[in-house]
This record gives sequence, C-alpha cells and structure tokens, in this order.
Amino acid sequence: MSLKFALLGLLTYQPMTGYDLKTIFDESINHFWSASASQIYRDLGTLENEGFVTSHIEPQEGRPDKKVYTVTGLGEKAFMAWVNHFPPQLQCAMRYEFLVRIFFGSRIDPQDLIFQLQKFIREQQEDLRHIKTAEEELGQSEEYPEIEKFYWGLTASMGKKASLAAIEWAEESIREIQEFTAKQPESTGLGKN
Amino acid sequence: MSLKFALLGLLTYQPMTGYDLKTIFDESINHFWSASASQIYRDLGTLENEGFVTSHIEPQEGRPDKKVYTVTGLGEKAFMAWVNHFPPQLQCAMRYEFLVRIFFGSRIDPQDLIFQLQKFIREQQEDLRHIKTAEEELGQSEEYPEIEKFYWGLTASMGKKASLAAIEWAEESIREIQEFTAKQPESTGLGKN
DNA sequence: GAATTCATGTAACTTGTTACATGATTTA
DNA sequence: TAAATCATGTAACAAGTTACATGAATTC
Repeated sequence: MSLKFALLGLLTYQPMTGYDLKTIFDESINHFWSASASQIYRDLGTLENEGFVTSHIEPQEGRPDKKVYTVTGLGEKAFMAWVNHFPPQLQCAMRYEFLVRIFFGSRIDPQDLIFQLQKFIREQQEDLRHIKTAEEELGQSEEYPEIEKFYWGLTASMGKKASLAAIEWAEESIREIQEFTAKQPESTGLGKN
Repeated sequence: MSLKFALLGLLTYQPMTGYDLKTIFDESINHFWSASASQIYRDLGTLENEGFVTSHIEPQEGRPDKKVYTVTGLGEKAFMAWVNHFPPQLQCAMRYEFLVRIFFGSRIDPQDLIFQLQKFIREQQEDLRHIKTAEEELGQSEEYPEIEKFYWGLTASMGKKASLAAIEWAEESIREIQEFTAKQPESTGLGKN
C-alpha cells in the first residue's frame, strides 16, 4: 500500500520517470522503506490504470526514450487522503534476517559469528555515512523549500539513530560473545550432527 | 526464506504445533521478523512436503486435536546449513510505514503529526516493556540452557535499543516540529487538495 | 575491453496480509 | 453474556524478489 503512495507523493513535487523515482528512492525513502525497480515500474502501471497518474513519452537521442509520469488531480487527492489518515496501529516492523541467525547463535561457530558481526558493523557504518552525505547535500541545496528539507531531515535523523543503535549493539555483542565463550568450557551445542 | 528456517530452528528444540510456534514467535523472533498464523501453517505444510519435518495428530478431549511437528534428520541438516551460511549482503531492512508519512510531513497538519508521534512513543514504550518482561522471564527460567539464553538475550538487547532509539527520535522530533512551526509564518504547504 | 549509467519493462515466483470458517472451554 | 484461549486451516489477494532482455553512450 505504502509504495504506491510514496511514488505518488514524490510525483507531486514534479513529473518524473520510473528511473528518476528509483534514484530518489535509493537516496531517501529507501532507508526505511525499500523498493526494487521492477516493483516501481509495476506500481506506476497500476497508478496509471487507477487514473492517479498520466504518462507521456519523451524521445531522446542516444539514450532510451523517457516515460514521464504526472500526477492527476484525482491522484493528488488520493495522496492527501492517504498521508492524512494514519492507521489505528502505526505500522513499523524491523525485518532483520541477521537477527534471526543471531537468535540461533548457539549453532554457529563463535569465531564466524564475530566475523559476521564485524561485517555487520561495517555495513551499518556505510549506511550511516550514506545518510550523512545525503543530509549534507540536502542542507546545502537551495532547490527545495525549507519545510520539505525539515521533514526529510527528521527521517534522516531516524535513519542515523537506527544505524548507531545497531553499531553499538553489535560492538557490545562481540565483547559479550568473547567473554561468554571464554568462560564456556568446550561443547557449545554446536553439533556436526 | 527466513521464516521456514526460523520455524525449523524452533522445532529443533522440541516438537511443537503451529499454534505453539506462533506463540513463541510472538514473544521472541517477532521483534525483528514477524509472521502471521496463516503463514506459519502454510510454511509448515511446505516443510513437510520437503521432508524437513513430519507430523502426527494428538487427539484431545474438549479441545481441538493437536498436529505436532517434528524435525527430521534432513530438516536438521538443512537448518544447520542455513544458519551457518550468511548471505554476502547481511539482510536487514526497516519497514516503517510511519516514516514514509513523516517524509511527507509538510502535507500534514502539525498538530496531528505531533499527536501521532506521541502515539508512536506510547507504542514503542509498550514494545519496550514487552521485551523487558520477556527478558526477565527468560532470566529466571531454568528450563533452557545458558547458551540459548545468552543468544536470545542478545537479540532482546537489539530490540530494546531499537525501541529506545525510536522513542528518543520521536521526542526530539516533537520538539523540533514545535520550534519549526512556531517560527513558520502561516502557510505550511498544507493545501486542502 | 569491461563496467557503469541511462531507461524500459515482463514473467515467474515467493512471501506476506486479510477475511473467513469451525467450535468447545474458560475467564471476566 | 461477551471475550479470550486453544487449535486448525483455506482462499484470494497484495506486495516483494529474481532473473532475464534490450541497447547505445560513456567512463575506467
């Protein structure tokens, strides 16, 4: 449900192609709601069928033609209705497959676990850097109204806090695993069955 | 992919029904990977077709019969293979629909936004309390080996940190929205269409 | 010469959600 | 007497992933 309205919302700023939307997504909304290119193209088709957007082809030379989507009046109304009606239960779920593996950590070789946690930290640091860069660019740019920049900044803040929490957790976890396995005699429950 | 292996993993502790699995899920893995009852029953069927679990009916009086699932040798091997082979990119994505709405916060009445953020805080506090309770019960119980309790504790830690980060963020955001809207003249970009 | 960027999608598949159906027992 | 708990699922649908296909221009 969310993706369609997120696309509609981005298109209220200006008409764009599916490719543009994907690019913007990856730099912003992606940090708390991801979407693949094929999903975006498919949902744009749905939005067009529903009369929420229209499209026109812009021919280009040396590059593939562009298909530019524009929000209709109906689409703008639908977006405003969606964004202003919060569901009774605010939807927000973590989907950390990595944590499912940690849950079953007793079946994993502690050395490998620590290695994966270190990798996790690097990935989260990368994410953090990415958000910070986007944030700085946004702060310097003058092509967006202050109010948009303000709210985009709030979501970036949440992204940073989530990454920092994950990094802190992983660092503590590594230390705790080291301590725990040090005082653990031998058998870890790790069987080769 | 993950859900099937999470179920398989839980079943390696002891044979259980779909209902049992759903109950355990809601108290533990649910905090970072959610699943509905119908999905669990469906995936149990798949696991059985794949030969990873077997089932038998236990008749009961006054209550519906139980269908108890047991992991096979093949299933245990499949689980061990899954849990020990981390994907090249560690999968962990937030899916916070709420943040998508905040991203478009300029289209929302600031008073309503603040109200929803306060609600968000209450929901996160509820989650936090829930995790803490589960954690305490786990600490006191003596029916699980120390090593399992240790790793379950690590995942609970991450859940707590995530909730705390969200609460902190929402509190700061409320203050920032109040400041921002105070110094903002009138028009918010909030249109009635 | 290989990879990346630009630009579009389709098809097949897997995963996740929602609504529905059944029905006795127990607790509030 | 209304609800929650125990216990199972099916059916229909919506959302998300993966692999594939095309092809010129540009950058490494």
